[in-house]
Amino acid sequence: MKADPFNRNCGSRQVIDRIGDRWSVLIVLALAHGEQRYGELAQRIDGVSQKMLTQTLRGLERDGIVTRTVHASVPPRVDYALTDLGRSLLDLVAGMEAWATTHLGEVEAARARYDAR
Amino acid sequence: MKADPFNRNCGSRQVIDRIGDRWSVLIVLALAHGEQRYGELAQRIDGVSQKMLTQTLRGLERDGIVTRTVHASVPPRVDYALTDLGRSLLDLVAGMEAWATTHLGEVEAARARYDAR
DNA sequence: CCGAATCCACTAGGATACTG
DNA sequence: CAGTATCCTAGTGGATTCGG
Repeated sequence: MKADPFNRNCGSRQVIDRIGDRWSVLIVLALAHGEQRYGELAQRIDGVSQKMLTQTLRGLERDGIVTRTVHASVPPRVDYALTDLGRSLLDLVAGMEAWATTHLGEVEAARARYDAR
Repeated sequence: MKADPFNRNCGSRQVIDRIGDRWSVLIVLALAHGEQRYGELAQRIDGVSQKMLTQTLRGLERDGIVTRTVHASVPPRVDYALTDLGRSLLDLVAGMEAWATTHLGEVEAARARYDAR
């Protein structure tokens, strides 16, 4: 049976939700250049709450997109990194960022026109 | 000033939310091959409610990604189509669908492993 | 330092009924 | 046909507190 996101029962819908999710996108982008500590992610991704960061990281780990490595040290240290599957997502996520930044002006202009009617 | 999705106040975050949204992705995909009527979209996109379909279409129209054309006929007829901006999104959205469908198996396997621990 | 747990406001999103 | 209006529930997501 072929995967079909137009079918409501197809798991590909959940996958689209995950990879389109705001925090997922930013986390994958932040991990593009190598592993990062939890605190580094929290700092770099402005505005993310502890809860959403942890929750999203767990989801990404569950889906096999990131790895979580705990170093038994004091103070504790936890590193996150992309898996092979996660790296296969990089082009796509970078594409989303690129589209968003390059077309931001057009979108804002369109909104202004729409709201002015 | 350069657009930076890592900054919480940057509008590019909203743009990522829009283009990553489940219903937005499916609508843009459905419009890939030309304009469609409201009812055609509702039928093709399995599981979407009237509310979410209308709401998402309005958002896409506001952001300049789709056009809405009302034909003054009885019964009424409303066509939706991609704008140039919307078409510039096609590669990206098709990429999301492709990634989701081709890696669905890996994601599900990763989930099964994770949940079995 | 890296979270887990709890509380809470808010909204996303579905079901249903109605209208031009 | 293509919406709009209303109600309702489940979940999102922030703030705060606690723990290993």
